[in-house]
Amino acid sequence: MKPTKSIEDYLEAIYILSLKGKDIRMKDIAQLASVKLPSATEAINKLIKNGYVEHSPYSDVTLTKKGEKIGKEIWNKHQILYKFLKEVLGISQDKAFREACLIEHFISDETREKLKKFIKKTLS
Amino acid sequence: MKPTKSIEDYLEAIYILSLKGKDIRMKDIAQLASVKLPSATEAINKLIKNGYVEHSPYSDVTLTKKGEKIGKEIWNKHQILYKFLKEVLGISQDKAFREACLIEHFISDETREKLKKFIKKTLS
DNA sequence: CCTATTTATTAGGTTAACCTAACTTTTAAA
DNA sequence: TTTAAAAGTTAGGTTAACCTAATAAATAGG
Repeated sequence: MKPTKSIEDYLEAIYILSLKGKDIRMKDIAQLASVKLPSATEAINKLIKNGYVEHSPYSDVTLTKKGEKIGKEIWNKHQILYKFLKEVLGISQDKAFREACLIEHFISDETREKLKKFIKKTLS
Repeated sequence: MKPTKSIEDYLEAIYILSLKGKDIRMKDIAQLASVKLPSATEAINKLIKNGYVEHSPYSDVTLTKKGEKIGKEIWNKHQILYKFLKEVLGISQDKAFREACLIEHFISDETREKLKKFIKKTLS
């Protein structure tokens, strides 16, 4: 079954943090997801139950293969949408980023691919 | 404050029904919103409380000016997104419709306008 | 090495949006 | 014109995602 928007958001946040190479702590996740620590704890427990992350209390969080795949996919959709909004339509950086954050959960893989090719063609 | 995605969906559904000119009943709304009748009742009560619709029990539902404005806006965003997905990217009719339904809640008025102009230019 | 601060968890509560079951009102057919 | 079916409402329950307050564990500075 498809993960919820919220689960996708957490996986994306953790994925972005993982790209920086440092240990990922609950506070980092809470901060990036703009929620309080208890909400992050609760969310991470759900992610664990679904096999998306590994975590022991008071320790760092790591993505499983399954979790990484989703985090990466969402981040990829985000980036493509961002580029389209900013460079093709001319939306400001900030606004393009914020809208990409919202739309990223709702475009199919097919749309992502077609949009990607379209951007490439249009900007060349 | 911005209406929720759910409220926007109901207003859009009611707006679409209103275009057909017939009386709008709870069952029509429930059907178009893909919810059961009690959910529609509850939703309509919230819409009334927020001044989006008028309704007396066991009677038909009408949009206020305020409600119509939002329903129309969302439907307009839907149509522009649909056209972009279908005619510019080449997504199938069904899929384009379904994705437009999801994305419509998240694009700004600015994005809608720029997308509209872009489609016009691209398809000419 | 101990204690103050930071980080994390647990407990308990809220809200939005849905549901089923039971009941009421309206409509329409015999 | 009565009654069965359809439409709508009310009552009560569930789930997801958040919150605050209280508590516990880990870490770092004196």
